[in-house]
Amino acid sequence: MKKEAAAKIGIKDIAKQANVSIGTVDRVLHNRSEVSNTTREQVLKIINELGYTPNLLAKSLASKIKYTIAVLIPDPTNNTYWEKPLEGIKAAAREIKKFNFEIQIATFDYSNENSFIEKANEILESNPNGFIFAPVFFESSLKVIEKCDQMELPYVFFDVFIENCKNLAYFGQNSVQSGYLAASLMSYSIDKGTNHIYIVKPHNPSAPVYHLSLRENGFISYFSQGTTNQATIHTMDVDVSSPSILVESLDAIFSSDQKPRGIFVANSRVHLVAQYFEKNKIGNVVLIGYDLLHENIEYLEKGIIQFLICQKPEEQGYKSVFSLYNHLFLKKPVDKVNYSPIDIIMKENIEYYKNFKI
Amino acid sequence: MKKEAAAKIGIKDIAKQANVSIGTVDRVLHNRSEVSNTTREQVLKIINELGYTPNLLAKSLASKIKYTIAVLIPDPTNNTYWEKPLEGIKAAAREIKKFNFEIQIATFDYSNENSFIEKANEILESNPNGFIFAPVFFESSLKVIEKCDQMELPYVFFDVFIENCKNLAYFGQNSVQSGYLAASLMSYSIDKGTNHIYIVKPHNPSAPVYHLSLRENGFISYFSQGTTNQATIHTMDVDVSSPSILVESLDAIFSSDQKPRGIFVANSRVHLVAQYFEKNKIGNVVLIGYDLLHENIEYLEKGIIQFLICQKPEEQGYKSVFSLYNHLFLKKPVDKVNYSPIDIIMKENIEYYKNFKI
DNA sequence: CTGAAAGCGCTTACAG
DNA sequence: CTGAAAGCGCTTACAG
Repeated sequence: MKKEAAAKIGIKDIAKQANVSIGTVDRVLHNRSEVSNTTREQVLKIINELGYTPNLLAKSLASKIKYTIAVLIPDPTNNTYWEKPLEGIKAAAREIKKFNFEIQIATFDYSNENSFIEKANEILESNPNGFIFAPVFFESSLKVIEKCDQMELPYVFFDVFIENCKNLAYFGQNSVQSGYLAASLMSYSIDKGTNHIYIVKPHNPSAPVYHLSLRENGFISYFSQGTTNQATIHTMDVDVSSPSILVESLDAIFSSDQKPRGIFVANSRVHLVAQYFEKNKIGNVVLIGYDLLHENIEYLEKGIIQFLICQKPEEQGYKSVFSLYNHLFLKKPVDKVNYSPIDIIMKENIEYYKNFKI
Repeated sequence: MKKEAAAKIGIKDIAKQANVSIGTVDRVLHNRSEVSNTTREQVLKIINELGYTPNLLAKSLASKIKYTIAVLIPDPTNNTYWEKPLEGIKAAAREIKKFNFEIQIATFDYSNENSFIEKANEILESNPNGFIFAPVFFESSLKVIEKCDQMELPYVFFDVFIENCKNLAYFGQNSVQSGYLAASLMSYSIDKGTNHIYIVKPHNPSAPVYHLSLRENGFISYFSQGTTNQATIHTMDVDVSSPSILVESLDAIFSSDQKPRGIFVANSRVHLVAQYFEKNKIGNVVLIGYDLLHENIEYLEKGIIQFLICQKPEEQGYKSVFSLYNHLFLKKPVDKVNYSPIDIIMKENIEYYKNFKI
């Protein structure tokens, strides 16, 4: 009953003890069936006794297996936010290249469901070993998912979560909770007494808005559960495909008798509102939004935006890739639901979040 | 002028093209000097043309070199905070074990400078390939550093930074800035008008307090630069080796006519103050402290602590190890100063910071 | 100064 | 069902 002389036992040692060749050891190690039951059991016993653990380097070096991971992500040229998960994905790719992993990245147009479908189909036809995507279009995603299940292709969601799927993992934010947190920050920032607070949901007409609503819900639920602040919450859906629409909407509320004390912008477009504030010299309105785009950082540092909620998108991308590496190569179990931390960024701590590093 | 047919060129290919043996290629690759200049240059030229990059798996597999990394960290049994960097260190150890890295961990007593010195000397005698430590005792650390320099042993600081050293890297927090941030949060949380705010610096008599003072300075500097809040800042140095001293100190200020509107505890002992609040049913005093000890989390969730400032200690440990891996094994340059993000944790986002995962 | 050979711990045909 | 051999891309003596 020795415990671990382990760590340096190889298939050769096992073969010797079991009086078989290393080929046979390999066969039982990989559950290939061309082994008689007696020898299989004998070998298995010795493997356990000796606490064998495979040398991954040798394994990878000897094996000619290549792993291809396909990634489908919204085109970052239309919204720079998507550069961030991509950055993490590429960083992970560099790290696991040595284990014969190759990452193939495809993009789609966030406001064009067909482009999503087409790209997804191309990917499935290419028969990758793993698939990472942002399932932003619900119905189309369901179809993709179905095909993945049929093909037994492991798939990972990031950014958006679809329930009741056999996805290997999900990496993203708890959107409702992030809205709830934003509301708490808002509550700290405004004085007691009656306040008007606006939720702005900026989006293109044809793009999905599911996220935005979840964040909105979280925000509203905070105030509806009786905090010390008496606040009236207003919601504004704004088409930001043309800039003038947002300006008009803001003009309207600022000239009304329900002037905002705070504005919560439910995505990374908060810089558009900040820009409006700057132009019109609006101070003393608390402004909270999402994500560390450089435009947002600028306004945060200027003091026009008070808080940015951030979800470490680079890390989401990075970890998505690694979940597949763990599954395919290390055969390690991976957690299915992985919420990113909901980071609170202010002028005083932005410095330490600017650069993504693993 | 082909660009990269790269990625799969090995020393064999180079040897063939250069009309030499792989042994010779290996010699120029490792700058061993037993090669004539002509062949060296010839081989070098081909290496560049072909864009050779070594296969790290094969390298590690063939090489019998072992790397030992020594770690010296305060004993976690006296202060559970230190479990956290340790966790990260161990996680990193598991990952790079396959590349022949072994991590040796030693601990010292935070309130006993001699134990630090002794352990450090033991480590230096064991002749590791890299050394990670928290240089909490300034003078003693300088001596250790000097020896490292002599031995040409690469060393990494974590938690505490000592300037003007040849340390390979540092991982820790910008303490001044974290105090500054805490002050900003305090400022958001208290109402305008005259307020009394207390800084509590809890420590054992014989332990170092450098950190605490930096955090204090940051906190004070925020308020001294004319914010909208008129606040009077008081500082309390408290010996927490016996619990009663803290209680007495708090009793004193709460029965004075300068009752606190907010308390900033400059380290992880904030739960001691929270405990006092709970016992004495003190509400409406803003309490801000440091670090995600489970005691602190408990009081945060109860709403007794409003904000915890956190510095990702697990990540600091993890990255310290990896900096040495990058340096020793990958021969990659590493950044010298690496500040952790200064995370703001509230009741609303604590959930996503509880578990350390890489 | 240089080459040929063995070996790191596995995988992968191939032969029986 | 099983074994012996070659090979993955390097490193490391050893011989000359």
